Amino acid sequence: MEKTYDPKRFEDRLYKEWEETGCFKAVRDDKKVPFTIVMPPPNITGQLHMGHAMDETLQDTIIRFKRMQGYCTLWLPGTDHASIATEVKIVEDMKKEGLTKADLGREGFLKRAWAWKDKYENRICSQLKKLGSSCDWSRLTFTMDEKCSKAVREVFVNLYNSHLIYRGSRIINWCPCCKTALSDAEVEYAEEEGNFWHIKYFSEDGDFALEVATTRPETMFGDTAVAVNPADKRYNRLIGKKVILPAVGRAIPIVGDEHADMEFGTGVVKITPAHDPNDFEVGLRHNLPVIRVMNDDGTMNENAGKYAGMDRYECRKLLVKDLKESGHLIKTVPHAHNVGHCYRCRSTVEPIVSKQWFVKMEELARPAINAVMDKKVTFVPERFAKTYYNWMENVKDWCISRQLWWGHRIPVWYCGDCGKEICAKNDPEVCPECGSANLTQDEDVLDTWFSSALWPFSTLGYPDDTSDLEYFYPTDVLVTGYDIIFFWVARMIFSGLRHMRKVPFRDVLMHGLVRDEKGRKMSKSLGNGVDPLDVIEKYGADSLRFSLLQGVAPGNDTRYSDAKVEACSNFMNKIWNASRFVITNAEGRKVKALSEVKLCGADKWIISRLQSVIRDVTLNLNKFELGIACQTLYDFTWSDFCDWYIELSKPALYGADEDKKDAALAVLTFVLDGILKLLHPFIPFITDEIYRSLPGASGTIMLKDYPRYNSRLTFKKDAQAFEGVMEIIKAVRAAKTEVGCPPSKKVSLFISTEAKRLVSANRDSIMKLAGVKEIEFVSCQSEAGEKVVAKVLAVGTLYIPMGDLVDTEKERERLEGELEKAVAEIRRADGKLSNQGFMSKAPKKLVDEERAKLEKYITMREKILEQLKNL
RNA sequence: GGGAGCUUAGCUCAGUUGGGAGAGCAACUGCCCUACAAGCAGUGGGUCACAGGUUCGAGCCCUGUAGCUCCCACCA
Repeated sequence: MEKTYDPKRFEDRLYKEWEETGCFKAVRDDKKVPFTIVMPPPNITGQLHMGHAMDETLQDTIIRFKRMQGYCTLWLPGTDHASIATEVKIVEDMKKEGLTKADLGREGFLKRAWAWKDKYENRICSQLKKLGSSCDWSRLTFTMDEKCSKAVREVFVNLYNSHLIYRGSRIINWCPCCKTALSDAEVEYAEEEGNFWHIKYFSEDGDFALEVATTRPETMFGDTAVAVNPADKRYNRLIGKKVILPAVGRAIPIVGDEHADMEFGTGVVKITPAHDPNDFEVGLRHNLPVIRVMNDDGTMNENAGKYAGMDRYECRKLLVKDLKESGHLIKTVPHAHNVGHCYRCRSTVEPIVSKQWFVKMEELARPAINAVMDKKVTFVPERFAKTYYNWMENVKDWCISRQLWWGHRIPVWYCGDCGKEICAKNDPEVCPECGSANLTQDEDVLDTWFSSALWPFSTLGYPDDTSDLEYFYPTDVLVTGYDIIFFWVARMIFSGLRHMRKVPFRDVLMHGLVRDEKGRKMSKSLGNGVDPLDVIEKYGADSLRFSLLQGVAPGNDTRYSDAKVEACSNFMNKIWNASRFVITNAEGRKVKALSEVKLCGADKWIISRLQSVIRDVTLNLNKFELGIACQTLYDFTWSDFCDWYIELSKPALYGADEDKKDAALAVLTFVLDGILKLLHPFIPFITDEIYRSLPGASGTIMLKDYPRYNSRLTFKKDAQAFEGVMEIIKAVRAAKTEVGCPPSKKVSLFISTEAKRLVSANRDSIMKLAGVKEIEFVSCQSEAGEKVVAKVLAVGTLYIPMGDLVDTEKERERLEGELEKAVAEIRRADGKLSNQGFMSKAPKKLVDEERAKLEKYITMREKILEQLKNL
């Protein structure tokens, strides 16, 4: 083994080997139980960020764990075409060359988009490999691959034929920058400072005027009524009369509608059915005309009269000025309100009436809600089920058409001759109605999430009845961030239920955002993003992975910090060096099996500890508590194995007794083997690299069995007894520090104890670890001589002669402190034991433990008192 | 308006069905002892936001309060 830990020397090499030898490949094996994860496909908009790194690391850890446990594991990778997001990026990119979509035309644009896809898909895959992701690359899927497109068509046509997809004019969210419709989920609201403009609408006959307050005066060209609440005594007598729309001169009716809130604004609201969702509803109720006043690019159309052609905000400015001059503007009141923004380009969206395709949600939502209620799908942590219900229960129809080019084109054709609308899985050549060949396909593409919703089964071969689909579906766990529950998780659930008749996955493991060290979201605009590749370059993939997993709790945000990665890197170094210690000591010797050697107390202690670690880690991994599993392994490896057991093994290793040497080596190797296997899912590279040098090991660690808890290897009594030895060692070390004696200075140790056999059996360990030159048994202090530090322990009392270093006054103070502690413990235990409630209701085990403690501290108190007398 | 989360050591955070408060980093002291100074040994440091309640027992369960964060809805 190399002397220093240098991940660069082996990470790429190992990955290549895993890949080339087919370690990641999933092949149906009916003798095994399948375990499937489909990777949330990263968008091909760019490269992976820290959030992806966390997402992939969680999945890789789970899949590696399951693979070692003997499941037939499939982790299916892929990338997402990310329709609007990618199109925005490509357009931006084109802009640099002075090109627009119109310049390239649809075909030219798509050609460019596919080239873009190749470039970024490659980049993403190589990043995933750098991270160590053990996904089956032979199944790499892109959401616009042939098979996904086939699934999309199948689903679209089936839903269309079931009347669950329809086309209609509705209010949708329009992004004037991307020039496309958006779904409700794609709009993000943010509070903005705006104004309330109070405008006078005079009555037709001029005998009254209504004061209307609006935040978007430019939409008034589309007003087709003003509404007041029918219960509003100020205005209800005016219902049915007409007012003249300022700046337009058109007469519009006053209608009575509950939508008008008497408490809000002036109580009079202008109704613009074409540009406001609520107004649209009001319009339907009162049969009002719908007048669009804006073009697709956010400029005003011909209905805006002299303002036609102006940008919406320019129009607003000028219109307000004009209204002021004409005396219609009463006042301008600052007003903060929520404004919707396009989630991709941040432009302010306009609610606009437009003819679009929709998925009818009601019928699809019900079974999806039930599936979660019936625990067919479980959210981890559970609280996210609430978020899911809340959305599902109030979900509106899903606008799925996008006026973009990059995506799945809507499989609907229109006959130029008879007007027939044809929805088909295969491109039709002639109109089935009139036989005309004059067909044109719908220009729009589908919402990118339409294909993502099918991901768990489109990747496995749907709509064909493939063997994969039968074996690997439903998948087992979906790992993703809580921010896409609506976009994706919910839609996969109802899609899986509808098209496969089965839920797409059993568990949904949610994770949070990876924030920067100050707790801010990582973002381009803030410039606080950290590139995972840079971190890997500096510290290695294992350190990054471990730092992302350490301390994560399902659903919680985490913070990334260099300091954390560095701490993890230290851990890697620790593992490296501990392994090097074991392996170098084993060189040239045949390492025996545990069953062939005689185990001492320390051996039994560490082996027992390993068993409990195996149990805890397995339990927590199964519960998706990866952070806890990590911590357990970290503590065991560093504290128990390195700080204690390796040190304890040294007297045997460096001694002359060959049997002891054999035993120590056997245990060191056994425990290290366990540690490496337990840690492999978290930190795959270093564990495999070391494993190959481990005596008796061959091949890659990733295909070995995950350690199993073995009750025959828990030596409860011996292990517990050995902790007494550790107590002694700690006490001697502490005693030295207390009096200012350097740790390396050897001292004599006198012990008054009942456990003479235990001490004798571990004499070498105590001498080595505590820095002791001789150990003698005594029955009282006088036998240990003058100027001693006394340590009263449960196993016995230690006397350590320290000569002039002993300050009697300090020693008294210290002992008095310890007395105080003992007394407090006695009081505590006694209090519990004399509590009727506790005695009758607490579990017996606990009561027994308290009794034992009471006894122990009483003994200690006596001994401390005796010691104080001796001073 | 509705919902969720958070509040634990100086900092960042764990704390897995209620049973003596933990880690990393930082601080202090002493150590290069043949795996590791990217290290070792030792030490200090917390009214677990606040107030009630349930319980023999609460960081954990319930109610309320405060502060912070997020999500959803959206009043023109």
